[in-house]
Amino acid sequence: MSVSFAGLDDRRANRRVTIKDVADALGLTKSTVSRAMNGYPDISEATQLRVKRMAEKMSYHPLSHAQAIKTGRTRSLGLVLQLSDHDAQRPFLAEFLAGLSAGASSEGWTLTVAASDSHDDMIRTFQALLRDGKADGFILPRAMIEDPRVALLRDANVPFVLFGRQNDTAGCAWFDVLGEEAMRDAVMHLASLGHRRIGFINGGMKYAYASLREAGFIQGMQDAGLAIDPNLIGQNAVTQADGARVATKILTQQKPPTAIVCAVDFAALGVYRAASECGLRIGHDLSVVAYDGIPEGAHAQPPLTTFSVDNRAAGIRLSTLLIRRIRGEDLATLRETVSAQFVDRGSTGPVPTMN
Amino acid sequence: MSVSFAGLDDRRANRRVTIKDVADALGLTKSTVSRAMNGYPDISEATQLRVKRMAEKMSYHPLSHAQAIKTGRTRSLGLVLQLSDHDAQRPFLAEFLAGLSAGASSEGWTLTVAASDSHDDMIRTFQALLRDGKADGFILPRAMIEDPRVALLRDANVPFVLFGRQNDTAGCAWFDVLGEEAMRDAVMHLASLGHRRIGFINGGMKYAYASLREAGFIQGMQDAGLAIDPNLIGQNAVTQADGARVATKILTQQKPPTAIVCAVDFAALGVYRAASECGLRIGHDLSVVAYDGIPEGAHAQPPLTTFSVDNRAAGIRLSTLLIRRIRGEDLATLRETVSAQFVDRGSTGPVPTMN
DNA sequence: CTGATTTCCGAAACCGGTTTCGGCAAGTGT
DNA sequence: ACACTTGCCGAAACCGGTTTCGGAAATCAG
Repeated sequence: MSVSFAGLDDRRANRRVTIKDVADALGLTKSTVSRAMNGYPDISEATQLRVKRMAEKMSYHPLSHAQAIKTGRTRSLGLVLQLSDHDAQRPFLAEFLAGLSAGASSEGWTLTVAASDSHDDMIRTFQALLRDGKADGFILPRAMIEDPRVALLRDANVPFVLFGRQNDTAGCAWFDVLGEEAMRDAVMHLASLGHRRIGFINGGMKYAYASLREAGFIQGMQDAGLAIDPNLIGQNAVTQADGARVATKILTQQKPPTAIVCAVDFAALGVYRAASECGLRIGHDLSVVAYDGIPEGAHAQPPLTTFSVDNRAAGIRLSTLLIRRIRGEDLATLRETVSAQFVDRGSTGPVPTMN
Repeated sequence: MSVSFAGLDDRRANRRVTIKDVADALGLTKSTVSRAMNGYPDISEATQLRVKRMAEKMSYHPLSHAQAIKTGRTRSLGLVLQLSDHDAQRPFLAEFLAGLSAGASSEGWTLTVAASDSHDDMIRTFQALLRDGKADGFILPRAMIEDPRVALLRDANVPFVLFGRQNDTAGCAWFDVLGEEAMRDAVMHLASLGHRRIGFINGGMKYAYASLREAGFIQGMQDAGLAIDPNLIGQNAVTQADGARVATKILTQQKPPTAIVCAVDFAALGVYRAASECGLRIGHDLSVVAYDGIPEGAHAQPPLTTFSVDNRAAGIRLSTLLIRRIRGEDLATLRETVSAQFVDRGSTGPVPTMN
């Protein structure tokens, strides 16, 4: 074993810099440094500044798990993906994660992701994450009408934020895009083109968004002074195949619609297929407006007119809201909604003339 | 303030059970419990069993961040997504994450995910994650020929595992699907159908997979005794648009091919479009074999013949390998490859007869 | 039966932070 | 000039684990 002189610095030089190092460099104690770093009021401004400068200079970064042992918080956001969910969410995943990560890391937080393949597995996953203190709060994508995640976390008194809105708002913070507004605007747009028989193909009815978008569609029909034909309304279409099936049913009615509003882009692509099989040209014989803004829509023939959602921005907002929620901010200030962006492409046109 | 009798248990009953609780319940010290839980050799088997039983009974789970303070390890795997990457990776993301999560959680580990939007941002992200001890090792999807992530982590002496293989194998563990084998088999399959002029559309050349698949294509052509025409080879096609562009170029040659092998499914969908514009029917006038197994391929007209990759399984293997790597297992045992699965659908057919 | 090893476990230090408590010095009121 | 605050910081306990060290009891060799 090598004998070092006075043991001044025999440990390897590149070991991590701790709070003790900062304290020593300033002739303070680590308690003072800790309080200065965390902005406690019983530290003079001068000292606080000195400490923060030195911390910066020495590039001191407290270990979140060392803090967690006392504070119980890891500075980590939890996200549990549900794969049983329809594929329609997958194209958004990368953007969404990018947003969450960006929002989190801008505040020095990280993202802990887990996947579950069944309802029970999902519950277990949440519980394991909580038990191990792996997340200080959760982002819940795709709010459901009856959401077991909300029940679980509310009971456990764990902060969370919804992507989507819920009826039972107690304890819920959220971010959402106003799908109902988009659906209403879609109808108004079609009505302004002369359409009077307008169909509606909704998404998964267990999700909160479906009720909202349906309400928006109905509202739009009323505002436009149009009658709603129940035969022109379909549900639970979240894939292209779903959309094609439902659309075929609607288009083969006695009095088919001249336009269809879809709650989900993928369903609209199914409408394209169904229309083609019925010999209808999209944008001429049949107008379509949808919602989501998937890339495939832009490349479809004709390009799909839709209401686009910025999932990256949503991720950023959600992580920011959750962090504020964890920090104890008031719920009322943690509820945000934005409008979807109308992207007018080629799948709509004036109502076809009878012949 | 309420005065409690003897202070026996005045704290709320549902506080987390700690190692001390287990120790007390057994009349042991926490050091003994710790060593028993971690399988140290200086604990009698009888005691170890007693401890583990009691831990189970009391549902004691050590806090990973409390352990980390001493061990430096959080039981967490890191994944840094690169969004500058082409979209072709996105459809796989959900499956891949599910696999990673499954593999990790089966060993009691978790997944920390971050996203980066530029090369510099990526480097910073890795460094921040390391500095904060947020990950004990990393999964590196899409191995690149010159991979800055490998350089970084190798220098920092941080465990990692590649999805893909690298030329510079020093310090690299990996899991990969044998793309070169698939490309060779694709050629052989087409040759057995009588095709002699076979084109090849490769993917992103900065990725390791592209060289391998190209080598596989060449090998296949040689094995089949076919000549390679450089005019029938294209590169860097990872999206449908790329594929269409490259395919158009190839199909408008003097002597166009009767079949095309694509390194990437998305490119193949572009070939569909280009072929349709050239008046060629896929599966009749032009055969196509691709690679990846994206869902869109199954729904294309005709359904795309391809080599399918199980990204969920890949995720499971990768997380398992990384955990073993972190535990110090020998590199030589941490290199796995599997074959892609041939899915023979409708995009191939016998070579068209001249007319 | 004795001395030397092992075997097994407890005591205590430690990891890197946070937080409680208390005390010194300066400021305030009279 | 004196008691009383107030502002600011150090000392030490604490969080929930891991690890070093040492010692008692059990085992072994002779």
